[in-house]
Amino acid sequence: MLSTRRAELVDAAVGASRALVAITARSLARDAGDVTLPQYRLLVVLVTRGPQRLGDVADSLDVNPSTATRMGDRLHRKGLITRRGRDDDRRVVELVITDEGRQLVERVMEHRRAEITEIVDDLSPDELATVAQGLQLFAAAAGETTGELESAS
Amino acid sequence: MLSTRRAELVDAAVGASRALVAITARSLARDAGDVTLPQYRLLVVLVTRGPQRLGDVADSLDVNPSTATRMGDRLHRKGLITRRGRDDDRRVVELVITDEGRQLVERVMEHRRAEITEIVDDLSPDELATVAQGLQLFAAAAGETTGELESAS
DNA sequence: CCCATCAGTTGTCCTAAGCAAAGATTGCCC
DNA sequence: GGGCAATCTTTGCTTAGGACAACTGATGGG
Repeated sequence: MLSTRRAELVDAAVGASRALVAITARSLARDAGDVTLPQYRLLVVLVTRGPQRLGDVADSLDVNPSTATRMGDRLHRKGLITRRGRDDDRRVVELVITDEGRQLVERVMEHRRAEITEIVDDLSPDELATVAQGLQLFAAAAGETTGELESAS
Repeated sequence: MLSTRRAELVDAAVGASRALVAITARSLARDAGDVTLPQYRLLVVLVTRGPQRLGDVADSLDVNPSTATRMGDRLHRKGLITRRGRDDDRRVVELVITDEGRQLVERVMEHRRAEITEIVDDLSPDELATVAQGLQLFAAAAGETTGELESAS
């Protein structure tokens, strides 16, 4: 009974999640050419939090610093970020998004927004409210239970 | 106004999706040792659809056959699947999950179910119904819309 | 019987990601 | 002020995922 409802919820959640990942992947493929999903996530961190030291980026993405270094290399090669040292502590390297990088993120977000809009356009106002409330409730509950992790993508 | 609501919905959807991915990753790390997420997805395909020819598995996962071949190699090394030829067409290779593989998937699913249960335990029955409906509505709407897009293009 | 086609595998390339060790810099303590 | 530990980043090494192309074997239609 209740377990049946829970199983349905799990299925629905997995389905919703899969749909979103697919949307993001499509937006990325269409707007970002050769930028991969992890690289895009790095760019989103820089857009939402401003210039960041490499270690903080690694923490945000929950990856090893070495991984962040090399992802930075590739994004730098593509002209989407720059690196700069800091005078008050010359150990640190800050990653800064370029105009080109920012525009890329904006294109992808705009496209994703459009796709989601298209999806929910077919819903009635009541249904739309239900979807929004349901997703918000779930995200909030998950955030509290698991203890507030980081953002980006 | 309405765009604000849509933006909130996008954020909520992204948050919910992130929470789910994190849950799956945790369940995998706890119960599946050295099995990666793509490998786990392959096992799930075999559990839900039974023995499959390699090409069909590749299609299900949306990867190149060569990728499926090598993922199969690794899962075989770990004793989680077996491969068998077929007499009526000796070109095809079928992947079959082993008891060990099946048990692994069951452990992960059980654990994921438990985590989601824990999350929604704090919700009232009304809220739980809202979450389930919202997720289902969204997943269904996404499925229809993307289906149309694919057939249209 | 031959040849086009199909199914999988193998070789090669790139990205992602982790760990460990090395380098460089800083801060602190004596 | 000199040495030393801690901090930040990079580099080397390994495994895995993923794509594409070339190749091998098997099938099946002319």
